[in-house]
Amino acid sequence: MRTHNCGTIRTEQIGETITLCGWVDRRRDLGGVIFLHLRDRSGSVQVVSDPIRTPDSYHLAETLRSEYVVKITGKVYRRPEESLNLRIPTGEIEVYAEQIEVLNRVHKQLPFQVSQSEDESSVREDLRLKYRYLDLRRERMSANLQLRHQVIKTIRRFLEDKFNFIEIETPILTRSTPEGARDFILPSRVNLGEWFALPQSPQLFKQLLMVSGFDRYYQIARCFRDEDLRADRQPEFTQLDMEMSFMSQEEIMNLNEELICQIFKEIKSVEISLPFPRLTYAEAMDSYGCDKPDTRFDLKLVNVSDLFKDSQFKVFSGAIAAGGIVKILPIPGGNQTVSNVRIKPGGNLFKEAAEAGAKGLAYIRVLDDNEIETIGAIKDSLTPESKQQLLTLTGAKPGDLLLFGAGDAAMVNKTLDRLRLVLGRELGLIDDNQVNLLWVTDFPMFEWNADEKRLEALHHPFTAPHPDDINDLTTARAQAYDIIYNGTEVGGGSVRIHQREIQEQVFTAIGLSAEEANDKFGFLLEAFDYGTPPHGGIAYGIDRLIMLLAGEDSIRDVIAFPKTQQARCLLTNAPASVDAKQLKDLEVVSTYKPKAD
RNA sequence: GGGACUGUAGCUCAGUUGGUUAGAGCGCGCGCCUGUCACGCGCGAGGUCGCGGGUUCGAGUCCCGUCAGUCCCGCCA
Repeated sequence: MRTHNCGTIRTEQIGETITLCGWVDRRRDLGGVIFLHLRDRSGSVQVVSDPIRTPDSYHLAETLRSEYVVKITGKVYRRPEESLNLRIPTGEIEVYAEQIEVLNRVHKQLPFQVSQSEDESSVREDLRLKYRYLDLRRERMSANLQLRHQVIKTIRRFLEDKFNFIEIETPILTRSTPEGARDFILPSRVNLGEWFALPQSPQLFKQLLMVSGFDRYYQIARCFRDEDLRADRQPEFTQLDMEMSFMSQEEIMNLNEELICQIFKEIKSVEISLPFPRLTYAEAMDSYGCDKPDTRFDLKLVNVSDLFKDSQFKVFSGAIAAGGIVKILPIPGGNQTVSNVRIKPGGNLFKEAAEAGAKGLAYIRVLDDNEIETIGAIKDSLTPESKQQLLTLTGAKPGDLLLFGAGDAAMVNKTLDRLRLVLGRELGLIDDNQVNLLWVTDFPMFEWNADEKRLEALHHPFTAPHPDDINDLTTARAQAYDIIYNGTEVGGGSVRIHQREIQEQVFTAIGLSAEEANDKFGFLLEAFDYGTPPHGGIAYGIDRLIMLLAGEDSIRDVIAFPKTQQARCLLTNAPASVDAKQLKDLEVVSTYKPKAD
């Protein structure tokens, strides 16, 4: 039907007669000459019609409206010198419309303008989602989905051509996994009373593929978790899932660094130097208070517990006595940039701290001549020596502000991490153009779940412990690694357990009885008996990665048909009720009672 | 499960301490206009103010409830 795509026409096509198909992006009828912008997913191009040069098309051109689907045949001309538009890629040429064929019309008023003006005001997202097929015609969304395709294409080429990976599909209908997120479950008609679950990840299948000898596997895998939604969380999402046999943690990380480099090179034309910086989990928590630090800016936390363990100031010494810590977030120049109002109750920084669980937000302002300004109780508790030590430890200079966190370590870290990010953003310390990638390694195997009074796998229970820590699993480090891009976790993986005894010990550690372990993971344990190679892998949140590459704030903007925060599809109105017969066939009865009016 | 914000014309928004007939820009329709590119100019149509209830002489505005959307907390191995 067509010979070219609209957005690709350049001066090279001048003189050619071409046929284009697409949508009328805009029509400008000047009375005697009509300009159209014809759009397809490649972009748009200007089409001209007037009664003298293109008499056959002129009258039809007058009837065209926005979003009509048309086929246009005509010759490509260079635009007159005074009409060049160098702001668009096709701005040096235009097409004289010798023939126009209307392939389809718009019969109703559009719910919103598809064509975007430069100072585009944003259309409500619920409307965009209801008419997603129109929203996706728009340049921004179209570009995002095309970027998504480019990223996935780059991944496929790299893994397949350079490292001999093969893609294998794993089941969508599988069994419910006990740990982790809530599963989506589906009744089985053939096996009445029994239920499938949608996979939260292909984890177990990819490990079994290693047992099968597919030593380099990957999959662009859809995953499902029935949890509440966020800007960066959807109930179904896409993972780049990889697993490799006969590779050490170091080798896996190296390969993945190359992969990420390739993506940034192809997509952003950015060369990233190798290797990526690495932080251990302990270092990350110590210096940044979180396991996915944004290291684009240099603010670091300082642990001052030793200095205050015998302090007269009971808030600090008491916290330490109770097994907690005292840490400081130093803000260079903070005396100028951060007012007391914001730190004190009612201020936004205080609120931020309180939301993280802090009882208060102590601070010290460093003045000239090593004088300090703070509340009396802290000032009185500091000897000249301890004051000097404090300044030395934190590297504080006159004009700097020191913000304190005191209490149990988790809360202190959470508090100061939040303050660090808020202030980093507000004080303009973050260069948005910077690409900052790093690994966080050596995560602990387990963390204590106080509610259930048991250890929980921090990563997942198939993660191998560090060989040096094998004698006490409860405090062991894991051979796990996360990849952090500008403060967001975009991928995480581990070397896996490939020996039955160790897997059984880990199940025991997280409180699974031998019976439960056998019931739920017996097939994996048994597979380990039949010659399982050492293996490991990683999974990337593809939606998140692409969101960041696209500069978007929500993964909905890089997913063609996302759900709303209430987990609904506004386009299809899913989820919806089903026929009584469908339920009867499944022997399923809903006990749900809608709230009475 | 909890907190915050939003909902007025097809779209994006304004709407004062509650007070006459609810406005603007864009879009849409009609007319004029031969080099525009967010074309311009003129005329016009278009509103259950999310929905329900309450207070009031009077509610877009105040109160209660409810629905929808967004952000966050919990949750997300």
